[in-house]
Amino acid sequence: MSASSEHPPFAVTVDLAVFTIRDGAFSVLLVERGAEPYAGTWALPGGFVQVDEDTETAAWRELHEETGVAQFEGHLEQLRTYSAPDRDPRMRVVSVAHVAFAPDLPEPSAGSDAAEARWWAVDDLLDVEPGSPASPDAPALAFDHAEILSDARERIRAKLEYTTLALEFVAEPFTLPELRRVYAAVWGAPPDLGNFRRKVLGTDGFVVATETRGASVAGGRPAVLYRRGSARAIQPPMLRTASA
Amino acid sequence: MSASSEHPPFAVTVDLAVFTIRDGAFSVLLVERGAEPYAGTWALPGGFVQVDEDTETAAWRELHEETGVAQFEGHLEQLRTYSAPDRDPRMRVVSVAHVAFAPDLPEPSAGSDAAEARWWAVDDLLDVEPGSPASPDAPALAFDHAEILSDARERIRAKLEYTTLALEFVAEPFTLPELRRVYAAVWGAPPDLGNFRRKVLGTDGFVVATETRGASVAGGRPAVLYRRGSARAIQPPMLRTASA
DNA sequence: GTAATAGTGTCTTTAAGACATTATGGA
DNA sequence: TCCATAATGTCTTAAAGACACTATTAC
Repeated sequence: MSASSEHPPFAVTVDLAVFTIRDGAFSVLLVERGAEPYAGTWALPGGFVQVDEDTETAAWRELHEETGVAQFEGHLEQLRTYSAPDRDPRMRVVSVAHVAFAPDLPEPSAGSDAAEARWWAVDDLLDVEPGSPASPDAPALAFDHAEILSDARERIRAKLEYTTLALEFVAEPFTLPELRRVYAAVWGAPPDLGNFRRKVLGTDGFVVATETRGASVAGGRPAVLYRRGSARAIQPPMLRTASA
Repeated sequence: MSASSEHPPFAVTVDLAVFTIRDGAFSVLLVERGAEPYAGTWALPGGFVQVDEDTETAAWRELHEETGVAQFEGHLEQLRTYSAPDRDPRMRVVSVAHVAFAPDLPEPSAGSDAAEARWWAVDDLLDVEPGSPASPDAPALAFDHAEILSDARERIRAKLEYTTLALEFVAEPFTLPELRRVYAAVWGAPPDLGNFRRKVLGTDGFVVATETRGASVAGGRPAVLYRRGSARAIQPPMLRTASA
């Protein structure tokens, strides 16, 4: 980092791709913008970083302000930084995007600048494969948020392979079919039943069995309940199944 | 991204971890700082982002200014953003770190603010495993650059597994033993000879054989010369060998 | 009983690990 | 001939793919 020359002032923001599984659908939280630019269009929640916080702290704060989620209930990590000079018509803004997950977030309430906030199925916003922008009837997102959302989805799809991150999408206690539905929702197709169980139960510390079983679903056999294990990595990884 | 409240001004910088293989050692380019803070200590090259460029453009520009490397000769990608409020005592700075590789960079010349610039073996700066800061006689790096360098090394170690990025460290044409030494230098131990050849030659588009052979090394058998293939991914990945 | 969901078992195939062996050049 | 490096071959083992099958509940 050299110390000479001009250093023009930037605004630094955080943008958040907050994911959950709602009714079996991989879903993301969007806010409808109430102010220009992009008033009336949907965007990722976010806001300005304050002088005394790092971006992760700012992301947690914004997440709490917009959804009421407290810090300890989920997982949040940096995605990457978006810095195209014209990405915000108002001023020179660099945005540090973050990804967050939680098993069952409360219905969001619209924040100060958001006209509305709600969950969207990611499949209604993006094409199944990255690259192609979106389905014909998908709403266009504000700023470069479609790109951020696509990058965020790819990050999560990849991380389900080699980490136990899927656990962040289920509330304890949970069943293996529930956990498998997380993979199905994120990947677009469920992993093979038997192979999935073999992999999860064969990875030390992925899940911990309890003595109890859940309630019967639709007259089926009740499933054993599990809690999250302490393992973070899956090695070798659980390979992604091709989406339907 | 909400539009209310204050948006304090930030300086945005890029920091660069530029890697190459020098005499078989995985090496990184450092500059000795000529100005306060941290005058006289070694740091990653970098500088301020200008208003009309994104961070990747700024990183290429700084790389060129500090080393004379032109844009097309290597690979550069964003690593992550470092934003601790006290990371620079002068002002509020957010730094977007990048990683770059090249097969054979020219001897660097000291830039405007750098007293000196030279290549360092990464093993002389960091411990073999991340976490522990460094060897006892390793020079302390300026700012949070030890953390950035550690993250950058881990990114590269991981990417050698599932991408053909190792090709960026060799000049064409190259031999398979040369390519294998890249893996040895970055991972700390060479992959098994036979298994390495099986994997590289069995991955479509990793390398393309030529009709020619290189010169004999130390009286040994001359090796077949190859060129880079078009494949970007290695699937399934080439798994990392434990470092000696 | 049937339908629905949960769970187990097994055969095949892929690919990596761990070597031993052979090939080809120069001094 | 000997040494050094390059290249190939093979046996074993780990683990995923692709199923078929059994178990337990509600009705």
